[in-house]
Amino acid sequence: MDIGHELERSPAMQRGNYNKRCAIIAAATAVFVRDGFTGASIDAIAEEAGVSRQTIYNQLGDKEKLFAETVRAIEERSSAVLVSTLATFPDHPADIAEELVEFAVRLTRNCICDGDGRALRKLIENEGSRYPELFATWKDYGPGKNWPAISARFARLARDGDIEVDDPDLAARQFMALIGADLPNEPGDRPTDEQLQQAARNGVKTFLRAYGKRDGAVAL
Amino acid sequence: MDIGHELERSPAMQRGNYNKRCAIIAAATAVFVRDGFTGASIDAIAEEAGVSRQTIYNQLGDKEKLFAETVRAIEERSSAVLVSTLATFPDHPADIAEELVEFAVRLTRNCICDGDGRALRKLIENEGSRYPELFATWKDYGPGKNWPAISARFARLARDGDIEVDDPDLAARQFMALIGADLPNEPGDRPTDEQLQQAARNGVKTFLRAYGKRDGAVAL
DNA sequence: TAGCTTTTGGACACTCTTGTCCAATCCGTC
DNA sequence: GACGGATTGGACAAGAGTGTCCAAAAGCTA
Repeated sequence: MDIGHELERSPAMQRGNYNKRCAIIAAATAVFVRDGFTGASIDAIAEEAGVSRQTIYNQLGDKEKLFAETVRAIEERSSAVLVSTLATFPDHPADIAEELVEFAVRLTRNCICDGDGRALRKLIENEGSRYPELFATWKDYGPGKNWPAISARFARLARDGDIEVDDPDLAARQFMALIGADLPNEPGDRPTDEQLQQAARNGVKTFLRAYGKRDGAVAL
Repeated sequence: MDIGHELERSPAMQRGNYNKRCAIIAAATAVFVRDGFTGASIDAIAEEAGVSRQTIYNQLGDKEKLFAETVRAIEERSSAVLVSTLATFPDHPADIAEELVEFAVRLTRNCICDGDGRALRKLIENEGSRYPELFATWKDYGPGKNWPAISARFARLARDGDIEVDDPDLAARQFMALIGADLPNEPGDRPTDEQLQQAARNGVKTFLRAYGKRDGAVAL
């Protein structure tokens, strides 16, 4: 994740600062996710980052500022990955079942079961009520910006006659629910690729049984 | 919730103890859900319960014991409500669509969107990794005991020809996912009855489009 | 009323955490 | 090598939380 070059001139990240800052925020992510905001101690984060405690205060200031910065970093990455994954939606599918399955696998692997996705959900779930502004930001830049996008994709598929959908918004929510329904969510370890494949296959199969063209059987 | 009479002889709950104990656990539930285990202070719980801090230590002992007792109480109630709700599954439906919708409304209202359900999910999500034994207990007595039950119901519907299902277990998971997909989950306030109805209707409609008998249209 | 148990509130020791200060040290640049 | 900013580790005060102890008060039972 070497995106330092575009931001080189930002005052806060000159020279070696940036590396330490990244290490701090990565460590903070891990510790905040593990222990929650209240339970996370600056000392634990400093140790995890291999950095002095004072350096954290120098670079990030408050514990609250550190938390906000951490969440902002995760949201930024998550949002970018989500946008680029949505761009791979099969707009003109030759084999709609197979291509929707592959899209679902990308979605679950890159956006839902990945480290950032899991961390973000956990942080919002745990601390969202204490810091509603973080929740608001993610709703705006994350799903808020992208729900319409995915709904529009389904609307286009419906217009082109690939599926039969009256309410694309509802169909999008149900698509997400279905491809997540069969996902093993043991806390800790990520699903294997086979599990992702199987879950996506099961979800898309049911989705197409409900919304696929009535004349075509779903071959999965 | 006056179930004190059956347990009158239990040593820990004689006379007035039981009322205070209930007040303590109710307050602990609220504070643990609001602030998390680490963030919740015994003083806050004592104040919320209208009880001296010492009384909490007298009756429950440790903070960890208080937490375990709290979770146990929620799990007990949730499990009971879940079992009694599952018993209302439409085994021999005259109008399968309408009866599945009403069942879904009962399930979401009594087990998923109610206070105990939300509290339990939040506590498990927040503290489950720190106290895996609580997670294990709930998996055994809660969903673990009841997933097979609901799967069996769908299997029976399939056997009787009301729906077309190959994998009842998968169908049960997808049913749950679909009736939850359209549920507004703003943190804080519960969905209205109209929202529950609408969400259940949308979920069941799609479920039956996928799994309903091929000859009959879904009238919802 | 007398006796027993529970509750209460306050004081206490102890630990942990936050955030600050500061001198010593490191590191890249000139 | 000298300079200057960043980093380090340690000490520090202030605050909060836990769990204990205890004497006074309250509540129930007989």
